[in-house]
Amino acid sequence: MARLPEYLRALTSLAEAGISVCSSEELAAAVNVNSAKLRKDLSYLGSYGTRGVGYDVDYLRYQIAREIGLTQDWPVAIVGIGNLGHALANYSGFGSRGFRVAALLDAAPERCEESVAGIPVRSFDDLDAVLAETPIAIGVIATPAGAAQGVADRLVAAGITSILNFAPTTLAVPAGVSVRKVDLSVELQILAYHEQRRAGAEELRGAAIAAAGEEQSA
Amino acid sequence: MARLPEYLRALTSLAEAGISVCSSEELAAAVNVNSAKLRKDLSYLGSYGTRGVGYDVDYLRYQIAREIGLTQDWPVAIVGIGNLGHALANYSGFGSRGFRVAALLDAAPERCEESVAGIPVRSFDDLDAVLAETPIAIGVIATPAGAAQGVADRLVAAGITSILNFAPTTLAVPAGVSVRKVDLSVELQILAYHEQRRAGAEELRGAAIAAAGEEQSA
DNA sequence: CGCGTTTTGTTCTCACGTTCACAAACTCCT
DNA sequence: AGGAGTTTGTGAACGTGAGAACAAAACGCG
Ligand SMILES: NC(=O)c1ccc[n+]([C@@H]2O[C@H](COP(=O)([O-])OP(=O)(O)OC[C@H]3O[C@@H](n4cnc5c(N)ncnc54)[C@H](O)[C@@H]3O)[C@@H](O)[C@H]2O)c1
Ligand SMILES: NC(=O)c1ccc[n+]([C@@H]2O[C@H](COP(=O)([O-])OP(=O)(O)OC[C@H]3O[C@@H](n4cnc5c(N)ncnc54)[C@H](O)[C@@H]3O)[C@@H](O)[C@H]2O)c1
Repeated sequence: MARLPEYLRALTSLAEAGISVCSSEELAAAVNVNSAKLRKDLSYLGSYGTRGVGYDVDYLRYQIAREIGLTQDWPVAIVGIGNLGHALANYSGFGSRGFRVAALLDAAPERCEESVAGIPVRSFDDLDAVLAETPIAIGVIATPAGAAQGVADRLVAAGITSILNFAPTTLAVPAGVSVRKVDLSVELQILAYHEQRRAGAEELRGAAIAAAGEEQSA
Repeated sequence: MARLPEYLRALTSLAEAGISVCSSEELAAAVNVNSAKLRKDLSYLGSYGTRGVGYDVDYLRYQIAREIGLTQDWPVAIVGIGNLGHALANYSGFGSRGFRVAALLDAAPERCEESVAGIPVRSFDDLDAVLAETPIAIGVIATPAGAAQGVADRLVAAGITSILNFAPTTLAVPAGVSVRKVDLSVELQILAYHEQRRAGAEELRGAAIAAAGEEQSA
């Protein structure tokens, strides 16, 4: 389920606030979901609550982390060290959640001379060599859209089985490879859509009020 | 619907490739969805196809853009010009899709002296003044998680009605305000989950094969 | 020890989104 | 003009996920 990471983060917040036990209602409120849905999600992992009391925050945190697979460290490779790639490489939120930037790759030779956040940028042609040094299962694509499919193909060929794609393209990958995409402009367009509908509704209200006014005056 | 932007992008690709007419099957293949679903989505906007022929790429493109609200320009304000904020401000993909970075805001005074991509960084305290100069409906939050809720509250108070949140927190906003969130670590955790399940399945297969071997040898 | 209170785990129902399947409509060819 | 072939638009079945409601279990207290 895609909600488990949200629960996990909310639980971490609670733990940091010194709270050791919480009810499904409280946790559900923190993630903006229905409490019944939350309980159903958690019961899917097993019975980790005590009736009449609630859930032990630390225990539940561990159980969710185990379910997701965060008890181990996941090395990640970032491909395309441009604007976005730099920001990702510098991002400290990775490490604190069980992910480790294990390699930075770029096709441009001049990029390969620098280091970002203490990690050297290597040539994308050395992909196989890099993966031979450290086994990496997750690849992040931060290249221009035109290069994304080619990069994905090579990552898959090199044995990567999970891809996080920031380029605005839908990637085609063989079965058995997971792809998630993060698309800024799609999100903005969805916001624009709602924004426009709000504006349209306002106009309609305005027109209705105007019409009512006319009616009254007639 | 959240799929319209995907269709739009696929159509733009087709148009750039010089294709002027396409069938629902082709377009559906380009976005990895069922063709019936695509047709139903499109029929929701109206009957913009010709039976036996397909859809006119440019015409459909315009209709979807109109439905989403991309016939107008959407000014966007970015709050928090750190690692991520810089990358966003430098991102050219905004403008080409109907969005314009209209303002950059940050709380740190030293940030406010620089310009990013030709746009001056202003103090977050000047929010109201900035919005008075240009009306902005969409705000992007790229501040640390701890500051996100406070920033969101002030954005809403200043009249922003759509928020794109990059900080790993769930924001509480009044009804009538849209929030979308982009969370890197959630995406990575979902990938890790699938990755782990794959590893688990392999182990199970291995165990089954071992068990079968034992059985045979017994 | 029993009763009331609280909160989980689960069952049931319902609504939504997805998919199949087919009729209507359009083009092209004869 | 008519028929063959294609492709849209949509009605109906299907499956999945969400929410409400309730029974089972734990705790506290008299
Ligand atoms: N910058 C942002 O804020 C932002 C936001 C959303 C989406 N994106 C998307 O992320 C991607 C990267 O954006 P960016 O602003 O960092 O672009 P960029 O041009 O700054 O960086 C792209 C990098 O990829 C490298 N590259 C190009 N082809 C490559 C290949 N075949 N193999 C390996 N590396 C290759 C380039 O050398 C460059 O360093 C784009 O697809 C963009 O649409 C960026
Ligand atoms: N860098 C990444 O690649 C990345 C990826 C995913 C998510 N994020 C998230 O995006 C957010 C920003 O990340 P970052 O790496 O750019 O952090 P950063 O520390 O580099 O930048 C944060 C910026 O926000 C400003 N700021 C702090 N409090 C503020 C306030 N109250 N009002 C206005 N501005 C304020 C700071 O001055 C700073 O410039 C974080 O929440 C992070 O978790 C970052």
